[in-house]
Amino acid sequence: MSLKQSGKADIVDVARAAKVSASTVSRCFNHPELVNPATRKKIDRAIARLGYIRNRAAQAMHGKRSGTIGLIVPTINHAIFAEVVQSFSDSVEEAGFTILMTSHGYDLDREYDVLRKLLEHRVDGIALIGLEHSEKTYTLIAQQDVPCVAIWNHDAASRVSCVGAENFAAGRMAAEHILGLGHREVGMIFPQTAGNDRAQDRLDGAWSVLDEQGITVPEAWRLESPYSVAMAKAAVEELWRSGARPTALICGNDVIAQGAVYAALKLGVRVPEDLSIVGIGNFKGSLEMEPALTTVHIPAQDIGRIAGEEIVKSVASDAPEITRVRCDVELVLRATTRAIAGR
Amino acid sequence: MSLKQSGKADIVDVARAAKVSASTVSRCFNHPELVNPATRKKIDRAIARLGYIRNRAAQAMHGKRSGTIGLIVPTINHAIFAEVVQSFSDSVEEAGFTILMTSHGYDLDREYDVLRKLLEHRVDGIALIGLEHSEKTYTLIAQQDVPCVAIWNHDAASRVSCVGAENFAAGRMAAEHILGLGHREVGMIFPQTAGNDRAQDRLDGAWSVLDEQGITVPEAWRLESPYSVAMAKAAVEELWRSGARPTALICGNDVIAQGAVYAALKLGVRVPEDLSIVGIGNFKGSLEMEPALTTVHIPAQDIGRIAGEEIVKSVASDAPEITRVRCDVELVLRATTRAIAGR
DNA sequence: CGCTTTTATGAAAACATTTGCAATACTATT
DNA sequence: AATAGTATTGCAAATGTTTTCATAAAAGCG
Repeated sequence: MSLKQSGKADIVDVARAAKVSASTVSRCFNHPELVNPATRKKIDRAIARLGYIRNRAAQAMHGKRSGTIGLIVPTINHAIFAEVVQSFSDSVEEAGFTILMTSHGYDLDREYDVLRKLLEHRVDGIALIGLEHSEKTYTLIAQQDVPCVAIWNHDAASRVSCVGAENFAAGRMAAEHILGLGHREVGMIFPQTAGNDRAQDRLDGAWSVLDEQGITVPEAWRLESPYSVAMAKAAVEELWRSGARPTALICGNDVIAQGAVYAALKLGVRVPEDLSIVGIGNFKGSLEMEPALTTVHIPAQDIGRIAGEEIVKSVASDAPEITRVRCDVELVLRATTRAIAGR
Repeated sequence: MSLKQSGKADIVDVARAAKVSASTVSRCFNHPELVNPATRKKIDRAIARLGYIRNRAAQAMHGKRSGTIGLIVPTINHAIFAEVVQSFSDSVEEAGFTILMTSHGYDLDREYDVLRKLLEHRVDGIALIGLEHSEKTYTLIAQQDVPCVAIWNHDAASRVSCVGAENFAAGRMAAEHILGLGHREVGMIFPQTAGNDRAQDRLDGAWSVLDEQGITVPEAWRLESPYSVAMAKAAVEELWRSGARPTALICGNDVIAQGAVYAALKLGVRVPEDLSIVGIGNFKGSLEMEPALTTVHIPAQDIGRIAGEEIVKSVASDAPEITRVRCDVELVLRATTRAIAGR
């Protein structure tokens, strides 16, 4: 009769069933080398029989690790985040952690709220995307001093550890490539930059090159488009119909660039003969599309994996320090750009 | 100094700082209407001053909800899962839950392991993808009787609640469309079906139509391709080079279909004039690509959202019962299919 | 002004586990 | 056989919170 309802067994039920004390059962999980193999076998049998599953919540109360890493992303519904999230997740799971994930839809106030929630769950570490966060967010992280890594951006002066690429350099690289091909009439399509330092940095990088070479871009050729193939496609079509005829388009990311390519296909504009298009990101699909997209490669998988390793390292260490890892970007020449005619 | 190190405050520190008892502070969080507004204000100030963050682990020990929902996916690195995960996540966060997410890479044994881990964290509910799971997995869920919802597939005889489309119907729909256009020489490209009931059901659905109409597909025209545009593209190229000349291709999902379209573009095969291609899924990007992909729409967003609502409902109820929601699939006619010439 | 309700608070038990310490039982050594 | 280790186990305290119950203060009422 001491057998409780299934699915409700706790450690003392197991202890009773195995005729040992609760301490021994606990030790059996946490320091198996301290318990007699014979006893261990008895306990294992009892555990299996009762279907006992230990309670991490109760463990976490003892100042032990909770075994979770909090991950805060703007959204997972973007190819690029999915990729980085997956490799980050694999990386921390490897070390036995589970991911507690939330998203905030590019709202920095909501980011603060979800961070608090993650801390309520006593995550052992926090990973977030980018380095632009509200002051409250940074303060909270510092005050709770929970290990933290920012994924996606690199900045030598970051307030927390970071693993990422220099988006500024990526922006420069895209612009340099286009100008190097002789283009002077260039359009730009970038996502909204508020609350998105990745996009902002890329844009700044591109501008810096344009400025250096004395290229000006008419106001009407600076497009803003959300992260959506359809919207970018529409934006470019609109631009064309307005009579604009740039010879090249610098796109803030590959999704936008894909939209631009499709718009050109639809408008009968030949890529790259009439219009060169360069993206940033090198997303899955950019290689396979026809024509294959020229883009600046950002090593999302490496970034996710390394970020995972870093956070695990910080969690394990008792005096974690800020580390910064820079992953290099690289221009990938494919079929959507070419030197301007007559050059 | 009774002021502890920052970031370490617990409920009794707050109580001390506010000159009340711990019980009152606790009540302040859980039943604010029971505490005097003036006291509440004092407590709020103390909380802010000490940077106190409540400990869900300790709450969870009281048989209270942990406030987390476990989500087990094969991988997030696929457009389609990213979409469903995002809407599921939004949906449960709306109700105040946080997602504890793990992936298993299509390995059903690993799925069981991560399920156990999720249960150790005392998730309030479990969501998993598809209805094909190991016996151990089903047993564990039943034994622990934790609310559970299977996302993505619908089956009237499912052992757990489910929200999804009938993949069998989707497969039939794709095949019916192709045969309805007069095609008799058809190839099929599907992902591996082991451990992937979604793909298996679609394939079975397509076969059932083919069989009914007495169409046979040569062994060499039944391709298997992973979920990758590049691999599918290569597979179709290979098929073509081997001399095969089907007039239509039924693809197990849109990613494969995209690969097929790109392969055709590359090979100079005109779509849809020489080759009709139909996908399943209607992923983001399928509409915008040129030519736009004809496909069977599976409402991923609705599925994710509804699944979220269902799991929240089950968690709230104390006698949850199995519910099954079927989301209808729908053929979306676009530009990659047409009636066979001479018809 | 005494009596009954109502409102606000605190004390202590409970939750499921870990761990330091002490006790017991073996084993090896002389 | 006595001694000193060593291996194994149990007891009890501790962890941070919620909740039940009890108490005190305030308010309503005739």
